[in-house]
Amino acid sequence: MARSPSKPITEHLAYLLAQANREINRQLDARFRKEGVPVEQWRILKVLSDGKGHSMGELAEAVLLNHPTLTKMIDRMVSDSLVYRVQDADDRRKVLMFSSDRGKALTQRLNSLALSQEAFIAESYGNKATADLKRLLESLIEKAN
Amino acid sequence: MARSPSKPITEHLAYLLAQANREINRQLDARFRKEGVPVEQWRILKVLSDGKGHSMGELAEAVLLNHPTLTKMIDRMVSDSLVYRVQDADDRRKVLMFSSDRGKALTQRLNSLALSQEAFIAESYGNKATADLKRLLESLIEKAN
DNA sequence: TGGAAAATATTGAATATTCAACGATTCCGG
DNA sequence: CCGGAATCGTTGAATATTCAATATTTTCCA
Repeated sequence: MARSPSKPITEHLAYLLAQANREINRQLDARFRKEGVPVEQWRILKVLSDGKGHSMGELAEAVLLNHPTLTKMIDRMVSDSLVYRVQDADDRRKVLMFSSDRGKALTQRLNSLALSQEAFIAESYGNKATADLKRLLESLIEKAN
Repeated sequence: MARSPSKPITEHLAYLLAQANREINRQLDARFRKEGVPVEQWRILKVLSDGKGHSMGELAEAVLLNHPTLTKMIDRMVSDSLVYRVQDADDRRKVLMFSSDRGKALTQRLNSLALSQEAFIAESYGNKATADLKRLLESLIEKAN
């Protein structure tokens, strides 16, 4: 008896997520191209835009990067004068990250590029579908933790 | 007048997708750990499991990898005797990839690990939510292309 | 309080990915 | 049918990421 064919890769949730993620990221990257900034740096800048200092660990968690990768990306951003390090006085193991003025200005430009992308998506995809998708993703993430 | 705070990163579709993708992939990777195979190799093996030869370009598209990355991953898989190359007789620029017997056996073990993960997700997340999410992702991907 | 254990961030080596350039083959207009 | 342009896959160099090990500081408990 022949084995029944297994479910195609395109029907797996993990694959659909990877595919959607890749496509959306690619589009966002294309918009960020003219600023020469990868999506991860936008996330970092955005988290830092509250003006409060954020530790490396906190940042790594928030921007979905592991510690060594973040350290090296921050090194580059420091070279570009987008962010700076301050040792935490209360816990000297920690380093607090802050956005520079240059970083803040860049953040605003990136934010508007990102918003325009979201608008573009919502337009072709529909507001309801977008909202539903976001809600489902939030709930999946919550369940997965 | 103070600038109104911009939308937090956690409310962006691109971020939610990245977060969900990372989490699901991490879980899948954990299950694949004992076979020592990254998720990408499972995708490759799965696509090749139809027994037909697939060109590198076709594969790269299907498994969401760009050409040079795929070439090098295939090199490793050839070393591990999971797949093999055959030059396409009809178009000698092309290389057709096939899964070896060893590759096929591994594919089946990986498939069942993947299915068990899907079952696990559907259990805590709900069948309806899972189906809705898949449908929305498919539709997003379609619109994005 | 002393010192082992935990938490935090960085480093260096190993590994993987990406970008640009290349070689081989096929396609196609004239 | 010839020759330039396009397609396909690979390679090497540059870049980025990851893993394991390290240094520093703090926590905690015996």
